[in-house]
Amino acid sequence: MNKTIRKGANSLPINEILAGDCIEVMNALPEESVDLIFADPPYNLQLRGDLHRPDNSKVDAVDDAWDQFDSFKVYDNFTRDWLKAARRILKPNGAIWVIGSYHNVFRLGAELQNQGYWILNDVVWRKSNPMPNFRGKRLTNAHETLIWASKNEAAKYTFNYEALKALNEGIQMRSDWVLPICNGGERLKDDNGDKAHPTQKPESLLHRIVLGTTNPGDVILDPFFGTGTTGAVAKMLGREFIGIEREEKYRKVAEKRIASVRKFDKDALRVSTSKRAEPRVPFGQLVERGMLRPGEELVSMNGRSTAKVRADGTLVSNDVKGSIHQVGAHLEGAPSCNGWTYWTFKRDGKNVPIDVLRQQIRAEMQ
Amino acid sequence: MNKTIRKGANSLPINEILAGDCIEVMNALPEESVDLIFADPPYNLQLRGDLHRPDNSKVDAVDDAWDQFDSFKVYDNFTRDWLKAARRILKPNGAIWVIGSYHNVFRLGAELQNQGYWILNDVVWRKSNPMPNFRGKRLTNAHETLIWASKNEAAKYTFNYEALKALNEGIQMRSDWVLPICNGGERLKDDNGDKAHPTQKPESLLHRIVLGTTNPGDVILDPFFGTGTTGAVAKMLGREFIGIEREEKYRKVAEKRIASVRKFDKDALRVSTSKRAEPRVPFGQLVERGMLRPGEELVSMNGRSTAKVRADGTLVSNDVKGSIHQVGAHLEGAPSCNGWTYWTFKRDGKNVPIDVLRQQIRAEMQ
DNA sequence: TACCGATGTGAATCTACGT
DNA sequence: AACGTAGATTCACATCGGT
Repeated sequence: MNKTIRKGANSLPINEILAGDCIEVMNALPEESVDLIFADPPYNLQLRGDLHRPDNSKVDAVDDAWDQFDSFKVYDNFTRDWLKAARRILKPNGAIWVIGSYHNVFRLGAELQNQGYWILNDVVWRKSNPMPNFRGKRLTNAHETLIWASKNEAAKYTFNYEALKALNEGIQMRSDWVLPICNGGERLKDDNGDKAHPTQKPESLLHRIVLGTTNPGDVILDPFFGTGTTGAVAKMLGREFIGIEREEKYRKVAEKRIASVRKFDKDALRVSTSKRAEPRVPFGQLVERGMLRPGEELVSMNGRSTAKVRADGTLVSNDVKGSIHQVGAHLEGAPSCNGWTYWTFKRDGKNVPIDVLRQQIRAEMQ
Repeated sequence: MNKTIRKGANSLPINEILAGDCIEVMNALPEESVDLIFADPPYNLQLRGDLHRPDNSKVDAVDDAWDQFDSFKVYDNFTRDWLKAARRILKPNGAIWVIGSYHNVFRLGAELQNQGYWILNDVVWRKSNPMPNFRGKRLTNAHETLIWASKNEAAKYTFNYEALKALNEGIQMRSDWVLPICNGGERLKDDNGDKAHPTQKPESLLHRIVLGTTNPGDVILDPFFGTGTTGAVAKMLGREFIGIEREEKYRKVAEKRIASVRKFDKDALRVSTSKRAEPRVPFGQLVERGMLRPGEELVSMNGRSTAKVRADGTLVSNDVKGSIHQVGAHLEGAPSCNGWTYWTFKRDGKNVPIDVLRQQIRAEMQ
């Protein structure tokens, strides 16, 4: 680390972690010299007070100084400057990936477009295990957004269509990626056993990006290197990397981490492809989709009970309200009940099990 | 259709489709008068035709230079103007939903923030049956992005947490929604059998938005009404709507469509509510009513602590005095504590949560 | 060993109301 | 407007200790 850059030279500081402010460091690199940039900039979260879980434990929030900006204007200036510096060092056919949340991603996307970058896709990282919303005041923030853009509209960017299709079991890769957050053994810890970096990204995410949008030997630069996920995956997949990181503690962790990675050591990749046997289909979806109407009557399989569907996907039967399972269990005096096989609805004079509708939705989802 | 708006009057043109440019029409509506705005703005503007450059110079339809930067400027001006008009007519505690793709959603989100709207969530509509990418040059564009924002940071927006949770079978609703695109019988056709509108949204999408972020009777305005999905769902779910649409052919289709919609009965529209909506019961009432006696001992749910009830409805435990919440929090060393679920009392040899007594009082209040 | 329950934790713009 | 108090609120995993 703390490498000196030979200015003006055409040689790049390959597979090194450069210390310093990313804008200054990028400006010292030769122009049109890198193939891909992956950037995970500060999100500018504006957290007010502490947040506790219902069990009173405190959420360890991102309150680091590097995420604090005084205003959107300050954040926009910062975004403009680093994207401009990135653009200069990008090869004509190079591309960029940025990641963000609703706090900052709209500023990022707009500025990319303003500078002439050409958006190829926005990609949604759907987290399979996000943190819930503890106060019940909003939707669970269960995704982050990535933007993939070429240097300009005419650029011949790299896209390994077949590789991604293969990774997706023969089906064309979509713009929404379901991947778990980085935890467990992959999550780097400091000497105290605390997380080494508050926002470490999973290697599975970078694996997809590197495999799909670079070729072996390409140079991938990450201006917000952190603990070096980009470098680790680049090395594994036989690409070169350049990391830039301001904070020494992160550089140290990254240095050590990458040193332990072996090239092409794909076994080291912890790509989790958590496959559920059957996707869960909430009963409410049948109502939303108009397959069942609010107010419509359901009849139990044994014909002894009826219940009315409500707009939020719950049932009412006399004074009992609840899910298809809860109401079924109550009516039967049973501890539990599979509502999917218990309830039927009327179509063309016949009683049809509601499970038929679930199968229909599952077929659509493949 | 083609309704005249009574300017200055406090009465809204409810459940009508207003003809004209949405900015002009919104500016003619009374301020702070609608509860929710749902907007699906166009992004394929015919920029070369009848528009002006940002500096107001005219654009030659044929061969005038019209670069990307100019076109973004025009789009941003358009976005700024309609979002400003929308903001004026929104009630202080109102909210807005906008939907877009990567072509325009970053401009939308950034301008929302610039105007002081407060983003609550960005939501990904994950299409279960998207159009494949035929050329294999990019990822399948399989989602669109929605932004949900309140009028400002302090606003008390409507969020029916329990209803959405019920719709999702008891698990809190996430920010990624898997719903099919609008096709089949739901897709409106014109007289030639072609689709009546290029971007008709599925009713399931609006169902979730209307159910989750409005109350029955609320006024929902859609400035880009198209074929009236917003109006149809609003009517079904017992809300009022105001549509604005420039093109007569869409207004006609929407008019006919909404006329054929049947409102769901009131009972079906009742949704699950949270405890927060229940009337507050002071603990002291339990003592006043003799449900608990002064001097009686309460035991904590975990069995580790006890406290004595005092005549004024406070508790004493050793040297600690205060409300059921304060004493519970102190004994647990927690930042806060819900005394109602923390404390139990003895009846017939069993420990009964004091919340049972509160339920009893609430039932009597009905 | 295998299973079970208790415990811990993750990029979070996370309350409402009365005084 | 600031402040204090009542009291409502969590999902998917990973780890670990005990049976």
